[in-house]
Amino acid sequence: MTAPAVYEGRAARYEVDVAPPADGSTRARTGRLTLTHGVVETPQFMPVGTNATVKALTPDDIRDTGASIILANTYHLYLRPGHDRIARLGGLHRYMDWDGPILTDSGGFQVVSLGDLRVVDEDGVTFRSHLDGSQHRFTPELAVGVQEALGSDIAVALDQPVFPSSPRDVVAEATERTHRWAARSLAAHAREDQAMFGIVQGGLEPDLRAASTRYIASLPFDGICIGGLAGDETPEQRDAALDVAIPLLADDPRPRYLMGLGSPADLLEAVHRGVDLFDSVLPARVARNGQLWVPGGRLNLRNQRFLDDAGPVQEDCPCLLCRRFSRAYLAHLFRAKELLAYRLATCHNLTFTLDFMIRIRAAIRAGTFPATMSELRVRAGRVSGSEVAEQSA
RNA sequence: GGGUAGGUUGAGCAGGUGGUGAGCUCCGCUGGCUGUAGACCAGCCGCCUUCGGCUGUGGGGGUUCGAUUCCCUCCCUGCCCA
Repeated sequence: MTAPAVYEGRAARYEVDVAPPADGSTRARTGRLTLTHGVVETPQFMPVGTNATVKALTPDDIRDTGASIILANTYHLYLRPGHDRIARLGGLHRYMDWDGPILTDSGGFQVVSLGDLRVVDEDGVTFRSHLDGSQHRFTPELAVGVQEALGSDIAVALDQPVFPSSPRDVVAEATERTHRWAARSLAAHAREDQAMFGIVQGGLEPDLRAASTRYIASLPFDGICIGGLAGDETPEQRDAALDVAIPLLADDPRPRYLMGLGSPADLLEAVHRGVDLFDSVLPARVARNGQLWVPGGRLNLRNQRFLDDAGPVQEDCPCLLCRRFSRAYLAHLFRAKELLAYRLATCHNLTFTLDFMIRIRAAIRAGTFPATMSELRVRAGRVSGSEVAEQSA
């Protein structure tokens, strides 16, 4: 049984309002994270807006999906348009006209995603820009400075993630470096109205994951990110890693954020294991590529059969797409590569995802959570495969 | 009517001047995507019994061991002239 927990930081307050049950049936909990620009109910999903935009959406669209906090990317905004420019223009919130909380990822993910375009050493990372090939050096201190200039609600320490499938020695080295960078990030961070999260690594190695959790939790971060997952691991391996890390945080009052997870089915399992925050490009990217999430599965609007389907994508969905347009129309827009398709589909998948989080929170608050998981699993559908939820429309 | 350029797998093309035409881009079909180098990527896209085989260069005929290629004829299309 976890004692009622409240964390009070300079720019973040986290209050657990429903703690996990004493019987150990789940580590799921609900909470309220108060940041400079607003309050975030947890468990919560953060849509990703890498380039200071959730692709295809206006800020009003984002709000309408139910999002309360979004993520932006330090590395991308440093490269373009430049963090100094954003600072001159009044900071990231004003720049993109989003007045809610923003978390900035540190650029650590680009260490993995940019592949051959980077070299890591003890002091930092040297990137070759994916935009023009120019060289840029990212250190923990620079990543902090850029995020302070952007003025996000939550800054994140620069880390060195590796693929979960990496050899143990690679994981160990990256994890230890991530720890040194975490301490440097904290030392560099000065902005009083900005919270700062640190990142746990450790891959799939239980002892490394545990050691990393203990170390990062020992530092005065405002939240604990669990990194290095949502990669090429199996769901079982991911669950195992969470089962190592999160029990070590049982008495820690700070929010836990699993970086990069985004399918409803995955979110559900991770909440069950005690995660409070998530982000992922998945719902938005998959939407742009024609896949719509509905209760029980997914619809691929590129499929021929939708061209004559007069019904809505999802019967009871309040999103911009489902309120006004048919599957047939959206299928046409995708075929014609019309820009409206991307907006409508993104509105829907984010609405579906955020509504799913509402249902999870409601179940936890109602005290029915572990029991209702099977029902929620059905709604989430499977992550992959070609199963499709058929709805009479 | 005369001249001229053409007719290649749904569309548009490449190639091929007597020695095995299934190559490209669209379109179409399907799958994938998890801290965004992603409105992207991958596979398929003539037929079959598919690690292989068959058919196919407008139709018909001819020459030849062998024809998309050379010859005859017909059909169709664009352009120019009348």
